[in-house]
Amino acid sequence: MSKINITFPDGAIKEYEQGITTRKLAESISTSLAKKAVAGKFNGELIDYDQVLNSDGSIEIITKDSEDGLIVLWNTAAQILANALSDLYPEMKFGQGQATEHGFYFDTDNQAGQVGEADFEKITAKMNKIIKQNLKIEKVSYSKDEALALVANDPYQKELVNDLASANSGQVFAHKQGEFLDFSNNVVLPSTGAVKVFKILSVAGAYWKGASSNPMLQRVYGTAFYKQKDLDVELVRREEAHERDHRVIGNKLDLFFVDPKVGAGLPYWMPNGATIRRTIERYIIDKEVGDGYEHVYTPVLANLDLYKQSGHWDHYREDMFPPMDMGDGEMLELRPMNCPSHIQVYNHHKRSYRDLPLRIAELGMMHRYEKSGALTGLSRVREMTLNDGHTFVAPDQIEEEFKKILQLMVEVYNDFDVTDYRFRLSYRDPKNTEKYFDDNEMWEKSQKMLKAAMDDLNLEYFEAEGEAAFYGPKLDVQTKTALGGEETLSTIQLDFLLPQRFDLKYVGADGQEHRPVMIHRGIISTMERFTAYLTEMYKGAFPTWLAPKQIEIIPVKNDLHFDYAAKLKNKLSAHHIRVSIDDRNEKMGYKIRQAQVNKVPYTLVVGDSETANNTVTVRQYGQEDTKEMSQADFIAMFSKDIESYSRQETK
RNA sequence: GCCACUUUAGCUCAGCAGGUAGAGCAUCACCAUGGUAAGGUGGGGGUCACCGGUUCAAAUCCGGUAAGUGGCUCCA
Repeated sequence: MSKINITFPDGAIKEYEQGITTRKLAESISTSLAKKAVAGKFNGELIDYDQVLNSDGSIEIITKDSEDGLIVLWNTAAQILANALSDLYPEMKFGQGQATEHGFYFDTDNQAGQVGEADFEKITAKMNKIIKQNLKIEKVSYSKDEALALVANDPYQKELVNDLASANSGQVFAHKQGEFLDFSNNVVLPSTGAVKVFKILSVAGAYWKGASSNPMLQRVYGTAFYKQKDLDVELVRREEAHERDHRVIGNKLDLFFVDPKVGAGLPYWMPNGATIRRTIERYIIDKEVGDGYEHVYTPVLANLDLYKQSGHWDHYREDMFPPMDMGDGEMLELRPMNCPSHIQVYNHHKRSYRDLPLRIAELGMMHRYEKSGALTGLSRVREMTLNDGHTFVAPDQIEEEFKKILQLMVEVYNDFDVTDYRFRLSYRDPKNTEKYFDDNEMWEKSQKMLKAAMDDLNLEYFEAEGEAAFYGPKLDVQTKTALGGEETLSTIQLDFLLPQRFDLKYVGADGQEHRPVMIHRGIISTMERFTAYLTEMYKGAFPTWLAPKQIEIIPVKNDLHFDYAAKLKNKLSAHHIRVSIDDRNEKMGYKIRQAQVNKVPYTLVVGDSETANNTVTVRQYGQEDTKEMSQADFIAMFSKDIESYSRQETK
């Protein structure tokens, strides 16, 4: 028998018999390691614990307490779920199942009646039985024909077997636990017993292979851990995520509401939410004006012909509200994007190269007919106001302008203390080019240009095909919502096409007419989405500059201290501070609590001492200690807080 | 749009082997005048999402519509 060389993570290389497994390697190292080990990682790829090794390579032993260890556990739990379901519903067809970010799922299709939440108890019991039996999970190999015969009654599995076979020259692997066969390349535990604790969480529809043209399967979600404690932590995490949800906080702090009677996806901003929004709007307009942008106001309605010329009508129609027929031949359209409006601004004058870069910006209200199932609180709505801007540049100014926009973005993110994001270069889908403007050269050119700029700036990014706008590629900034969903916040998009469609020109230094390039950019997204994002990021405890109410004044005794409180309030109001007095007939402790629950940044208690000394006793949100200080000192502290925006380093 | 589930007072929810509604918080009134996270008593408030069906009788069972939630697809 021949020997193979195995490299360990510490760099050590040892010789073993060919056919050794991760299990044997782990056992040869130490029994404590073998006890924790659940799988291997050979040359960087996860493998089953008992997968035989036949060639030289590097090995990493995957233990229960690692991230990969959880993936293996979740893959296994998914398989056990499918096994249980196949026992409970013999007619059930199966899609795919695997680990997710925080658990696992399996796709199912039961014509006699889809799986519902009412079935969870039954499913859990059956899974527990399978786990208790500690069934051995073996990897078995089949020829394509053998495998197809085994799944003859299941069209999805047949398709999967065909896919697997063509990816692996006719050979198909399956994991066998008991009678159940799972055709997939998922790496799983050697037996079912190690899935100690799990919970079936929810069901949801999911299209077969993720294509909306395919039938919809029922996806059963769950999560699992090696220890009960870890499951408890995960369940608490999920609950806390829900409490951070902007819809929950938005309701508690009275920021906004959506009333189905007046329209889904059409949010109403209550005074508290409106204050936050107004503050953000003032901030970003000032910031942009300072950065060379010219802010404009343009109409939300325009003749439909504008959107025919721009191409929106051809490429974006399903997201647009139907046109309004005015009865005299005129068709008006609610705008879904602001770019055509800003093009009108550009075209209103004859432009010279001396005008470029011309930066037109607007908090532009737009309407998009989002599918009903996509609507979510403030983060996905049908009427939205975008922090929009279009810069018109000469071709040789693209890179510099791109960098300038990125710089602005970084500054704004710092001011709001947004730190958790990643860059995504969004290209068109090369397999589905009819969705986009048909100009291969433009796409190639602009995609390359974006990538080069990012590389030049030494910024980390990932690339995503099929995420481009229909008129051009984008640099997107991706963030996460409280519930883990990914959303685009900022975006910078190169556009060579709209200038062409609208025949945009500028007179160059040579006296000849040239075509400008447009850069579409949004720094803080829409007011709706950004407010939702901030609400979740700050957990409703808005930094002082954004907080709807910045200061609550609480007189110790209304009749004795109200006058002093009122004078104080007037003084603070004169500094444009959002302040109020809680003079309800309640105990002080009650009012303090209310101020904390409502996440008011500063609570000022005034009683005998304060009245006598012209001071305030300050309590900051989330802190228990208090401090008495002069009014002047407090105002100075407060002003410093405001001036630092949300920045942490200055706090 | 699709799949599953949900919709009861301003908010969070209970009630559901069918017999026309409850709690806590909020709100209002009165009492209590309190130094850093909920003082007491009492009152008001709901055509149980909407439309239809079954039934002597529907918040409760069935169907439809709308909206919401979790996802999928799509997206700022």
